Amino acid sequence: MTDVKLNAGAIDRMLRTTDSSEAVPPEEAVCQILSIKKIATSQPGAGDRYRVILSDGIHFAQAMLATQQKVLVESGQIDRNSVVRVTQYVANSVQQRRILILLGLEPLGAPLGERLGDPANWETAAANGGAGAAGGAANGGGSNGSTAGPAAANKAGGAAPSRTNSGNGGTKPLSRGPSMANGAPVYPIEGLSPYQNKWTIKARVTLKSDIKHWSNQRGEGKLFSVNLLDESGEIKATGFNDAVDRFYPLLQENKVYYISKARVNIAKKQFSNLNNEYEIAFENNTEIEECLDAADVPEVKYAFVQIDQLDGVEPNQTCDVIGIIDEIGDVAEIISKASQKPITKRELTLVDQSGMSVRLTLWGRTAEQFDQNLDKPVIAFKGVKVGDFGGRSLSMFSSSSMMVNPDIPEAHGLRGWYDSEGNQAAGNFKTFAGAGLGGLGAGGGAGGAAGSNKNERRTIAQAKEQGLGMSGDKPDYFNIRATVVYIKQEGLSYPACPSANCNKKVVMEDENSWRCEKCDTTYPAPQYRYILAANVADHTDGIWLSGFNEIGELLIGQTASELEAVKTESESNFVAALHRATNRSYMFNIRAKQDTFNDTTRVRYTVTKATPVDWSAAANELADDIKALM
DNA sequence: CCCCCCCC
Repeated sequence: MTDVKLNAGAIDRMLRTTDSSEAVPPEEAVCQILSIKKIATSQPGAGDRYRVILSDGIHFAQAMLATQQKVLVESGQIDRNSVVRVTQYVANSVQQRRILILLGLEPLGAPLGERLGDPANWETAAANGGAGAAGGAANGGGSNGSTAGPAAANKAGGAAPSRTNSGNGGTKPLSRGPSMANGAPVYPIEGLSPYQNKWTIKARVTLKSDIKHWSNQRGEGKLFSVNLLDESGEIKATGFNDAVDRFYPLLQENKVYYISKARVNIAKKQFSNLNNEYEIAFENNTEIEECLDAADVPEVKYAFVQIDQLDGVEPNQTCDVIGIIDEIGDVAEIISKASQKPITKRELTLVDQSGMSVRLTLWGRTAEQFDQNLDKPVIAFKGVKVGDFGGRSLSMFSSSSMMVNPDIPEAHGLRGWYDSEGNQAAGNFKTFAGAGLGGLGAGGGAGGAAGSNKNERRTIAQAKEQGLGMSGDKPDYFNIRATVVYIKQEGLSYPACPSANCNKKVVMEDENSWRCEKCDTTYPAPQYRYILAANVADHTDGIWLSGFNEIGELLIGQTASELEAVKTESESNFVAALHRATNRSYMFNIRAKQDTFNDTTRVRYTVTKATPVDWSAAANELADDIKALM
């Protein structure tokens, strides 16, 4: 082990680097990693990062591993006591401390059994004026003469990146295009921070948003944003108002640009699904120029999660997923609960080699313009939201992107797998549905392959035994096939506001005057709406179901207003109408959720959809069950 | 300086 030599003094020189001319070349930057610590980030989808302690035998200092380098740790190529060559780095001042960001590392053999030398903490040594003289202080401008070293370096207002020209593998140097007029060095995205402003990045636009207009108490305006990528990382950049006019036409997806003189802000992580602490805002003096020599800037980077691993991703995180589109749903329109506005959606079913399927929802224009004639395409999705509906589900954000049949190895692998074997299971992959019902046993798992990944079939007895709907605030969804036994007569309907989407109860002022408080309007007549309570039974048990207007109309066969008229005319005709609705069988889609009323907590079973039983399908189902038993 | 991302 004695043949390994660290470059004594390299840590001090690297931390004091403020200009590329001072950069420590890789051949003089052999250091040892004393420890590696995983830092969990709260940022959705960001994944973990690693903080390392780096030593040159004399000093040790903290350093962050660039995101792109974390594979070195995760693959075991570097570990505690590994000796590495630093092929590219940036020295940053962050919150009064000097921090190294390691953009390129080259492992030199297996980890040693021990640490080399007796390194001292660079921060302490530098603060005491004891750090070596190599490289010199960043500047002499410190007003407090007693704090040299890192404190002085902080006052430099930011360090420039190194641009080493290592030919030793690892990260390639970032080369500067000849056409860029201003003198700032090309910076890796990973090295950007709010503490420095003289930089140029050379980055590919991987996603460009539409122009969005907003209006709120603070004012109104328009904006757009792009996702930018280089070999070190990704960052989101946003242009407001004038910047929209200047840059929206210029910036094109997949092209590469030099960007400088923009502001770096702290990213609001809750709104970002990119792996970066910061984001960029284009300003009045921002310069953007297309770069035509861009072969060294990578295309979109994916970190795919296999479908069967999605249950390891927390709901509301984002991730990248690739799969064969096994089913393409039709465009449908729903009313958003939040905005009350209609919105279009389309559902895709993705499958992969894990043998599992997951549903993914497209929204708006993406849903409408999706080419439904595609024949089992491979699609790569970036930055899609993971939800827990039906166990696990996926949903596009406006910041998500999808690429149909991308030319990447994962896509070719999927194509080969699907065409040779996957297609035989088409429409019949395993789903997460069992897990979505609390993992409560029978009927989940293998049964989930039977088709519906939305709602699992249960008998009434199973639904009760399994405690569906009893898990607290989160509802469970399931289906039962059952027969109507009795419909409760009292409170079957209420007089509702006739205006569209109001449904609020109206108060009778007189025979021809019904007042809606919500709409602040009086109407000549109400529109009655059902609030159904129906007792249904299957061969295992009985249960009370709630259902609203549409369900009532289906079960009873007339509108609530019509039935109200019947009731006014003849109580016995009313009872007869309800009696006619019994002894009919339906497939009920049910949402089960706990409900507290008058201090009593019970499970409320609400019918979200009812469909008359398709007896031929039911017979086939039975035949399959019998076959499975034999 | 936006920041909503929707439904079962």
